[in-house]
Amino acid sequence: MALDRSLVAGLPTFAGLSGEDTDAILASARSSRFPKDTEVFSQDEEARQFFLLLSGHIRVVKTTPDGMQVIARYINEGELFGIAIAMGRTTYPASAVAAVDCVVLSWPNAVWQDLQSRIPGFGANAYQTIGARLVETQSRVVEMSTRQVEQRIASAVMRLVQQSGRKTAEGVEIDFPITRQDIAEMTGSTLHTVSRLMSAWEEEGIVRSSRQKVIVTNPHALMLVAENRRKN
Amino acid sequence: MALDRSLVAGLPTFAGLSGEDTDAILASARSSRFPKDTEVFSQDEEARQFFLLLSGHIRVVKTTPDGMQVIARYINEGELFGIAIAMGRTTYPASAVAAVDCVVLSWPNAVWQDLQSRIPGFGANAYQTIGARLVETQSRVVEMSTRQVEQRIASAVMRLVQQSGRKTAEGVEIDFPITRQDIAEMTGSTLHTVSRLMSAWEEEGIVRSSRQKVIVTNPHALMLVAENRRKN
DNA sequence: CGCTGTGTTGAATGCCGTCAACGTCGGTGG
DNA sequence: CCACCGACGTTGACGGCATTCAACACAGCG
Repeated sequence: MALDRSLVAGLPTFAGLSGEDTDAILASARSSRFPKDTEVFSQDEEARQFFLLLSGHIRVVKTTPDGMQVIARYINEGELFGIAIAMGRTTYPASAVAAVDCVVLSWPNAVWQDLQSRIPGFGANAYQTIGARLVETQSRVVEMSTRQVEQRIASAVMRLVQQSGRKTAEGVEIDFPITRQDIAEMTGSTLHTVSRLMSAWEEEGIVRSSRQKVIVTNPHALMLVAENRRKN
Repeated sequence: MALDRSLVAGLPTFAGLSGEDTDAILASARSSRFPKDTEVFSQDEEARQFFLLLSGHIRVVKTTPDGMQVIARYINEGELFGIAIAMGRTTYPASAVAAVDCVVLSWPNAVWQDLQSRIPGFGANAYQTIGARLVETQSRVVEMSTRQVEQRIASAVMRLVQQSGRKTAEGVEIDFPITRQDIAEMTGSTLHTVSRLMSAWEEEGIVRSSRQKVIVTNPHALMLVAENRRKN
């Protein structure tokens, strides 16, 4: 059964493509569902396909030889991921885990060359994605080198609400389940420190949080924390 | 005066290209000298060209708004750098400073499309370079999240001697001047901590160092330090 | 021959990780 | 339905690693 082009209408990856081009791309794609907490692909596994997230949220995780985990990033709807092929790699450098139930398009690597040459915007978009992630990862290194834990955690939460926020009555909520441990793994910290700081922020009325849920009620104040310019 | 193709013979970027292709690439290139401590390009400057390092060593540095510096990487001979164009960026995300006297090839961004389409291997090489740097930067994040300072500094020194080492009578020497401050800025540490640890390593016979010079006399032992498996 | 950049080392401070104990929520199975 | 259990979260106490502060040494250079 052919995939309908309305699935991907409005996604930046497909912006400016004709209907026929879009159909051509979709013709070689496969759509799959990944229930919450299942792996789309696994670290060090041979890369045979690349992916586009249609709906849901995906957590990209690196595991060290001694079992520690670091969250490299979260993938949002409409983003390419697992594009090892575009980096000339033969294995995935990290694992991808569905943070919620997800719908994913996938293509076999074999069609990469074809898509890229036949649809000019497609390759460009992929390379721009990689470039953006490099820049973003570099600034994470800068942040870890120069800012202390509270500022890093505040920045991470700010980034999450900006990229994956959902407006609610009380503020902006991160719209997938996220634990203290997850935030610790994004910031090079521990769940204890995250818990302590978020409790303090709750005292100050900056956030409201409960089990696997974070709502930022005062983004401006959180921004000040991230910049280490809080008054008290 | 045309550039001679012998300049770039043997560089991976030009591997597998015919003599004519190589000449075509060189026809639009310009060669420049950058004395030690001069900037090839500057952070946030509009990106008008991309570069290839013919000889020397280049330090890529990011500066934060409050003036702190982080060394993103060192560029070695034969590597592309400043390839903002390949990432769809319009500014350079960092500054590039000659660590020693350097010779650099540069191309105006305008020829990028042409080079890429006319010489298939060229674009692929650039994208692979970016992919490799993304993977490398990711593992730096993992390292900063999971290892402590001594291990990070040991890893950084190991990487420097592997990528830019020169064999000497006493061991492998990093073949450009590097200060304690530089190593601190590569590892998210301070010159004090670096100095203390390197003094300790010198006691143990792992390294020999003097002003802006580092020689690793016992790489195996340094590797053990990096992995936190030292005996004593 | 003083000045600046680099390197060393001691002492004190403090951030944040580690250890420990307990509380709470939600799902599950008897 | 309710008791149990595992995952998640909170909080206090403690300690250690690494930064910060300070002082000095040394080299190269104008």
